[in-house]
Order: sequence, then C-alpha cells, then structure tokens
Amino acid sequence: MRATIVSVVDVVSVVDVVGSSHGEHLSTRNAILIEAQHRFADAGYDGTSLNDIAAAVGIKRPSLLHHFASKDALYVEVFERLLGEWFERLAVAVSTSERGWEKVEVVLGAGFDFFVEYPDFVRLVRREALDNGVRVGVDLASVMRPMFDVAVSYLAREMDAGTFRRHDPKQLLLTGYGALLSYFSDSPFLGGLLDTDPLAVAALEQRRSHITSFFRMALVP
Amino acid sequence: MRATIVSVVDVVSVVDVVGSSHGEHLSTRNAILIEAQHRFADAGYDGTSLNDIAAAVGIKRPSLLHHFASKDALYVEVFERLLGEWFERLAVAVSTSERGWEKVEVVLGAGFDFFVEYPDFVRLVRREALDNGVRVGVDLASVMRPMFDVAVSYLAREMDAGTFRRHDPKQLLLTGYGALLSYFSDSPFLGGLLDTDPLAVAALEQRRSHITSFFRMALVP
DNA sequence: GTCTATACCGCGATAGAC
DNA sequence: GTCTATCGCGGTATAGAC
Repeated sequence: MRATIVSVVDVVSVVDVVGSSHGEHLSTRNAILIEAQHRFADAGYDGTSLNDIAAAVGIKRPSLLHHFASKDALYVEVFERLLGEWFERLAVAVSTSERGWEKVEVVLGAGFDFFVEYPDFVRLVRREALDNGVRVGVDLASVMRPMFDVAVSYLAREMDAGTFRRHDPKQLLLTGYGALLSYFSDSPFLGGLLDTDPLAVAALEQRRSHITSFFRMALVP
Repeated sequence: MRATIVSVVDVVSVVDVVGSSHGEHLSTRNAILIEAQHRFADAGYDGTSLNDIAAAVGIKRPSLLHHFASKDALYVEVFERLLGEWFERLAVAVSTSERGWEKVEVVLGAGFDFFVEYPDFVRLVRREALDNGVRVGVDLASVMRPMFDVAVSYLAREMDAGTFRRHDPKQLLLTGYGALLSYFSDSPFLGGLLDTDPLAVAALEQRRSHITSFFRMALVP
C-alpha cells in the first residue's frame, strides 16, 4: 500500500525543497521526478516501470532507487509536488478582491489555465480518483475537502444574497469539476471524437469561452 | 498491444453469444467475464492479474486461459459485452417519439440509469479514455463517434429552430459528458468530499434531478 | 552518485497429463 | 475442462565495488 498525504501543510512544504534546483543542469533527482511525472500520468502507476524512467534519464534502475526509496515514494513525491503548485495557484486566484460572478470567473479561469499548463496533473488526479478505494495512493479527498467546503459556502452565500441563481451548491461544484477536468483528462479520446486536437490553442480558447459562458448563464440571474 | 474494436456491428453481435447462459449455474466462462469486469474496472488493465480472477472463480490461471486465449482477449470481450448493452439501451432511448427538451431528458435519463446499473462500465470507459494514445485497448472514439455526430446535429437543429438556446453543440456535449460520467467514475473520491455515499439511493436521486434541471436551464429558453 | 551483480517474486503463457 | 509443471520475462529491492 502506498503512503498517504495527510495534510495540506505537508504538501506545500515539500515544494520548496524540490523546487530548489541548482540551475545549470537538472539535478538527476529532478530529472527523475519530471520523467516519472509524465510516465505516471500517461500509463498509470501499474503501467509505469522504474526501468523505463531510469533509462529515459540515462541511468540504471538501481541508481534511481538510490534517490528514491521505492517506486511508491517516487510516486508520492511526484504527486505532492504538483499538488503544491496547484494549491499555490489556487490560493492566489481565491485571494483576489473580485466579488460575485467575477470571482468565480477568476477562479475558474485559474483552474483552466493550470490544467493547460500541467496536463499531467489532471490525468494523475483522475487516475487517483478512479483508483480510490482500491489502492489508496494519495488521500485526495482529505486534501481537497477544505477547498471544496470553502467553495460550497461561497456559492451558498451568493445564492442567499440573490446574486446567483439557486442550485444545490455541492451538485453544482461536482458538475463543474466533471466538466472542467474531463476535457483535459480525456483529451486523447476526445481528439478522436472531434476533428481537431483538443489541446491546440484554438480549441482551448473555444473550450475556455464555452465553460465560462455556460456557467455564467447558469449562475447569473 | 491489445486488439481493437472496429465497428459497432462487431460489438452488438457479441452480446447475444455471451448472453446465452444456460440458466442453472453460471457457466465458468460467464463467471470469469463477470469477475474480470469488476477487477478491470477497479484496478485497471495493468493492475489486474489473471491469477486473482481465476482464484475468485475457483479455478487456476491455466484453466482460465483455456476459455480465453489471452488476458487481452478477455479484456476486449468484457468491454464489448458492456458496449453492446450500452448501445442497445441508448438505441431504445433515442427511438422514442419525444421531441425537443423532452427527448434530451429521456436520453439523459437513460444514460444516468445505465450508469447506475453498470458502474463498472463508467470506470472502464474512463480508464480507456485516459489510456487512449498510450495503450490502445478499444478504439472508443471510433465506436462512439456516430452517436456523437447524431447528437451534435440534433442539438444544432433544435438551436436553429429556436427550441434550444444557442451553444456550441459539441462543447455542450463535452460538458454533459464530463458532468455525467465524472460523478460515477470518481464516486469513491467524491464520497470523501461529500458526507454521504454518492451511489446511495437518496444521493443518486439528488444528482439526477440536479443534472436534469441544470441542463434544462441551459437549453430551454 | 552511479555502477554491476544478485536475489526474489509474480506475471502471462505454453505443454502435456488426467 | 481442469490440473501440475515449467518457461521466460520483468518487476522491486539490496549488497557491494568504484
């Protein structure tokens, strides 16, 4: 069984450590982390071999295991790093002075941009959400829960004030969650459904404006 | 590399073959299929071992491989069986005489009910969509494409007629796809976000009515 | 910090007896 | 149809030389 992340503090603190690369050439450790991130996102935990990661970095598997105690430890660190970036980005968006719909738009846009920037993150989260209950890698729910609760109460407050149309706030968030993430997590599949690459610039702009206008229509009276 | 499904006809024809169980006790073959379906949905292709499936059915792995040529063949047949049921169900919903929003409501409801009935299906589809491009198990996009195109043109027609509010039909479908599927595929995770089991009867009813009213609001002028 | 070498395990698949 | 036995591969992890 893989180790779990129990608090947001743990997550954020790790980022600084990893983020301190020395500049000139990527430290082997960082190179491993980056390569592992791609592999885990592409093929999942079970579908990823340490051999492949090591080879891609230009070392042998035993050398990789010198930097990380186990495959599990490597996976957890990859995930923690991304989660840290995610929280950081979200904190900035939430702390803006906007109000009402504008605030939702800012946060929504920040999430969208982050997913564009870190496509691996979305797919890792999705895989984790799917595996939850069977093999617990990272306790995503506990980590995300505080953000979720904040969002719920924000929506509820705005609805009570009449600024937003009335919906079940939790259901609305789940709907937004699914609509936003799925586009990125399933992009290889969606590429076959549409005629264009979903991650191309034009397609992304189209998606962004659809998501925005769709939820504006749902929320703004 | 796993084999691919190339046409819908292939899919549907298989269902009859498998569906013809003899009644008294599940044939070993069917028992294997059912067990494999659960494992593949829970743990993914790589995370599932033929040993476990065989043991759960009460036989040894070599005996399992007597019924199915390979792990790959087993996986494909599991998927085909579910896809067949899905198309069958959807065809019924689409063929109703409803019009405008009522038709959308019928199809949406049929999808929802199907996902409740076959939770494994949703997670298999999600895993397949995630893996697409890396390891091609089933060419989901080709199989789903015709349905997608039909839905797109239906929406476009209604929008042109003024029956529906104007959106980008494709984007709208992607949004619905994500909102609908994610609730089921990520239910173990969402259970930790909410306080109730997302698949409990009450929660499902809540979700169902939210989805319905949300899209009604988006579509009906 | 990286290497070679090794140990051990579980996997998918095959062959052949019953 | 199910079994035992075996093969070959790739997995994670460890020990010890450089």
